[in-house]
Amino acid sequence: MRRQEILAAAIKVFGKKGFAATSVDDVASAAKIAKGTLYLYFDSKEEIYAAAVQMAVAQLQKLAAERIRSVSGVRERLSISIAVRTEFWQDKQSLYRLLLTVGRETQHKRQTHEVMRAGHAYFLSILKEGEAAGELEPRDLDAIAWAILDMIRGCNERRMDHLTARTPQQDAARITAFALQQLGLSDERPDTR
Amino acid sequence: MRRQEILAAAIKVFGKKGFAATSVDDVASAAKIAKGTLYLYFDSKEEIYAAAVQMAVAQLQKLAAERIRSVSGVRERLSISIAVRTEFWQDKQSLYRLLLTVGRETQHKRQTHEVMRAGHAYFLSILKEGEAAGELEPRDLDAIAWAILDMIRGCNERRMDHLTARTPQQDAARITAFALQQLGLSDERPDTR
Amino acid sequence: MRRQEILAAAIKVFGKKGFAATSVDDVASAAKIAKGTLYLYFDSKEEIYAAAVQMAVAQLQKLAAERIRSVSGVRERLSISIAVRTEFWQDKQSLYRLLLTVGRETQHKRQTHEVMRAGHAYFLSILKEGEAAGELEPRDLDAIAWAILDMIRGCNERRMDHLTARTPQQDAARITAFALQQLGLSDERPDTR
Amino acid sequence: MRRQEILAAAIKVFGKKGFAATSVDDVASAAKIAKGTLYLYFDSKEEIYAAAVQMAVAQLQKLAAERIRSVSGVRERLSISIAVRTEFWQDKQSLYRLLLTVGRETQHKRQTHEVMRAGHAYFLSILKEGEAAGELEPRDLDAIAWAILDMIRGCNERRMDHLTARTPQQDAARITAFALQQLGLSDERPDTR
DNA sequence: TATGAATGAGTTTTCATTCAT
DNA sequence: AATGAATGAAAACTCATTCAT
Repeated sequence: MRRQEILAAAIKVFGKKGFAATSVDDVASAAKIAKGTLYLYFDSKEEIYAAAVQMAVAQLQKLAAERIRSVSGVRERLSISIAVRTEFWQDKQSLYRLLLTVGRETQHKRQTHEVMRAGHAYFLSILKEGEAAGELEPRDLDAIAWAILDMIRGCNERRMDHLTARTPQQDAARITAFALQQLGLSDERPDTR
Repeated sequence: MRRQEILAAAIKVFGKKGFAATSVDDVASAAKIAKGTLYLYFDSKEEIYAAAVQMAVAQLQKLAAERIRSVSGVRERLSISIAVRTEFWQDKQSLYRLLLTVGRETQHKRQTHEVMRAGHAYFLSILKEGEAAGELEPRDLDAIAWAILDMIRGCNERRMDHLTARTPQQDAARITAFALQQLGLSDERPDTR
Repeated sequence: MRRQEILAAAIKVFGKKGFAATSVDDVASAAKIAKGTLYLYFDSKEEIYAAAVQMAVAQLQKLAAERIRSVSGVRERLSISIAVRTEFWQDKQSLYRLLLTVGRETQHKRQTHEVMRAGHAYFLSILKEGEAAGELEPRDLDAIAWAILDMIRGCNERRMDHLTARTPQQDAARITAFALQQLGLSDERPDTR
Repeated sequence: MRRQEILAAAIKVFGKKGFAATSVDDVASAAKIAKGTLYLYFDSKEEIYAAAVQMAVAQLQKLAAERIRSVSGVRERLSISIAVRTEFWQDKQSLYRLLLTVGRETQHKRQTHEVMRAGHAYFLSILKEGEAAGELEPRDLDAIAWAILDMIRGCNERRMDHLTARTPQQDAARITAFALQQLGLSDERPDTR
């Protein structure tokens, strides 16, 4: 559909420059359509942005869901889920940047909340399943889920900004080890430098 | 001094709406001066923003330095430093919001890097001192320092956005426990719910 | 074309008030378009001005070239060329005023130089052809060409400012007589009052 | 007097950048006084400009009057008067530039008229004296006086803008020869290249 | 008399949105 | 559906003028 193509272009340009610094013209020319045409599909710049974010989130969730389907057990599922969230972006920097920019401007707060809540719910569900299955002792799973998300975000941002030399794989391993240790599941030294 | 008053107002409005969504007029009327007066003290909107961020960072660092002066030992110093960074903001939300918005727009990347690097260097120095003093086994201190920062940021953001019911004290305790466990220093169950 | 209409309006207002005293709003409303529309055709006020000057010069040169085509001989060609430059403006006062203002503001010096140099080169070429054809004795043709231009400019300015009662035809005749006398070509008394 | 010092500074800066491009701040700092102090001596920027122009004109006229006092006869007086008007400026470029800028902006038209009319009246009086004394045949003295002024102005402008390699003395000689020839007083070849 | 901080109207420029074609 | 020219409100910034000290 046409909407999809526009959104793909929007993700690219919003991701590169952020919401405020991206003009509707930028989006239109990235999508190779006339500026006026945009307004046939969307009511405002805001709406384009919102839809682009939603699309980006959906893409991530779809991939995460696919990759997790084949594995079971808290350990494995955590490991895969974290890896997805660090590796996924390697060739999708603009998509990730888009998500990063979300919510830094008051107007988009609600969107961020959705994104973050979704991520948190996802990890929490994994941990709770583990708890239910007796794999985990009851702990502060809520806080651990947030900690995982926070670390993933930090590592990804640093990589985007070239502030780190670590690979996504190294980051994922580090975060996974960290999480397992918190859950009392680590059987090895967590130093996965 | 006049510059200081202007910056205090700037922190308030930039923190509330972010850089792009805040107009120079907004800053001026928050400072209760005419728009032109701003330009007697600063050359551009960009410069106001930069100075505001710098001032915010300086305030935080000053407080952190004061509170840490009296304590020694990795454990104590970590605990205090994390607490400062979570509690400090309670009555300074706009200041914190300002720091959060930093760097989300491409143009201010360099500033964020400074802010983050400063925080990281700070925690790393605490950890390294501990290592040197023989209190810690050699570990991936760099990654742990980042993890601490990431968690602090996450908790603070959630509190700002009313997405959590936890108090700063609870968050600080949780993060400290996490960190100590990573460092192999926890002698108790880390569940500081 | 739209650009042309805008330039026509620009010539009118710039000619009336000069570059600095004319606002972009003035140009826009003279052209009966919105201010923003101007920026679809030009990048800046400076550019509008530059284009307006160029257009004015081009118009003059085109007319001069047309009128001179049919005549030959230094005497005739001088006479026609001077006449063109004095009569041309009768119904194009704003165009002329524009040319007059050019270069009075430091920033536009280069443009004036072009305009003046073109005029000088033009008259010099006529004189040199005459010299080559043996119609003229070798003299300080360069200085004479400048003198012609200076006198034309002076007469035109005085007429613009209503400081003279003379007609363009009278001025042209006077200047031509002056020039011919300088060139040693006058066979009559130069008093063409 | 204080006014005089301010005007001297004003001549300098207005001459360098023109009326519009010169700020009141520029004038104040050139005069080494505070901006507010200017308004104790002048009511507006316009008034400063007007006074500066008037002062420049007065200086020129005073010098011209001094130098002409000792000579008599049309020939000599013309020669001296033209020389004064070309040589005078060598060390007073900003003063001259100021006079050049005058009247290019509608608001200052009246001033230009004064300046030009004064110059014209001056030369006309020389010519008329010559006519009265029987040194000259009746001719179009009015037009000749204007032509002299026009040529002087042209030569001076070109020198200011470095468009000519001629010295003021060469220009003065050329213009004088030109004038004498027009008046039927030239006994030599006018080629004073 | 002298100052210079403060003002705010005015300037150029941008850009999301509309609408005739 | 599609275009892109046109709009005009709003933005950042300037500067002649004022006024409390």
